[in-house]
Formats: sequence, C-alpha cells, structure tokens
Amino acid sequence: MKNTIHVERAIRRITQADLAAAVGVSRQTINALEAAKYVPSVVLAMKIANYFEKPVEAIFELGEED
Amino acid sequence: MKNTIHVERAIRRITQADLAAAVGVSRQTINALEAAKYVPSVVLAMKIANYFEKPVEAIFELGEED
DNA sequence: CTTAAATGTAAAGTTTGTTTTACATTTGAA
DNA sequence: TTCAAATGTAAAACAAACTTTACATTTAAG
Repeated sequence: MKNTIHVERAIRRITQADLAAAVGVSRQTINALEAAKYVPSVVLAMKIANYFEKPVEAIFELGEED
Repeated sequence: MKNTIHVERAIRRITQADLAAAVGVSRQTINALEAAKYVPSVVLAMKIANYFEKPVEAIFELGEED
C-alpha cells in the first residue's frame, strides 16, 4: 500500500495538522500514513480522497505486499 | 459507510466464500461487511473493487455516521 | 542567527478489523 | 420433500488502526 498524501499536501501547501483536522484524525495518524506505517480504513481513505477531490485510486495504490 | 457488495455479488452470481477466497479474507469477513457490521481497510476495499472491476466509490459510500 | 512552526518518532493504551471454530437457518436443485 | 450448499450469527482470540502525550529534529521566516 502506497499513497501520495505527501505530494497532494505539498501541492496545496497544507500542513499535516490541517489535513488531520479536516478529515477528523490526529496529526500522528496523517504522519504515520505518509510514512506508510499502516493502512487506513476505507472511511479515512475516502475522506482524504474527498478532501483532495480525487478518486481513492488516485491517492492509494495496492502494492505487492497486499 | 454503506456498500453494494451484496448487489455486485448477486449480479455475478458469486458466493460469499468465492469472493472471500478471491480477495483473501474469511467468509465471515465478507458476510459482516455485507451486514455493514464494520468498515474494511482500504486494501480490502480496493481488492473488492478491483474484483468487481469498479472504482472504490462505486461500491463504498460514506454515510452521515462517518 | 534565532525562534516558531512543522515534522518525525515513540510508547502505552483503546478501539475496531479480521480469523477461527462452531452451529443454526435458509435456499435451491434433484 | 430431501439434502447439500449458502448464509447468518456468535464468541474468543489476535492483529492492526488510531489516540494521547511527550519530546527531539528540521525547516522557514524574521
């Protein structure tokens, strides 16, 4: 599981804390997601995708591990 | 969080056990998902969406609760 | 250079996803 | 109607998501 949260965030010049607040999780959760430390729930993934106005698949990608 | 797994499965006349095997989870997990007993990980959601050859958003929908 | 904001990280704890086993009920085909 | 396959459900156990607190490091603006 890979994701482009870091990139999307950089494009919009948004802070981890801002995104966290926008989607209703802690800043550490966003930080851990960017570091690919774990896989989010679909709900969180969809909230993040919605926030960036992109489909889930544009931000999250299945890897070999999965 | 709502989903149309039951419908997609009915269309393809696929069994819960078949889908479970195809995406690598237990049959009970599929059953519980159809009953909306819990929210899957994005990985599982994407595997299911891939299996049905549809985008995640076509199968999973955020609800008020989320 | 200094300082504040942003980021990385870590440990402990809570909650929730997922598995396993097991059994009861429904459904559909013979 | 009968029997097997499919589904519903439930409890215990385990794994993984997510929170909170707390601190160290990096980055950027003044």
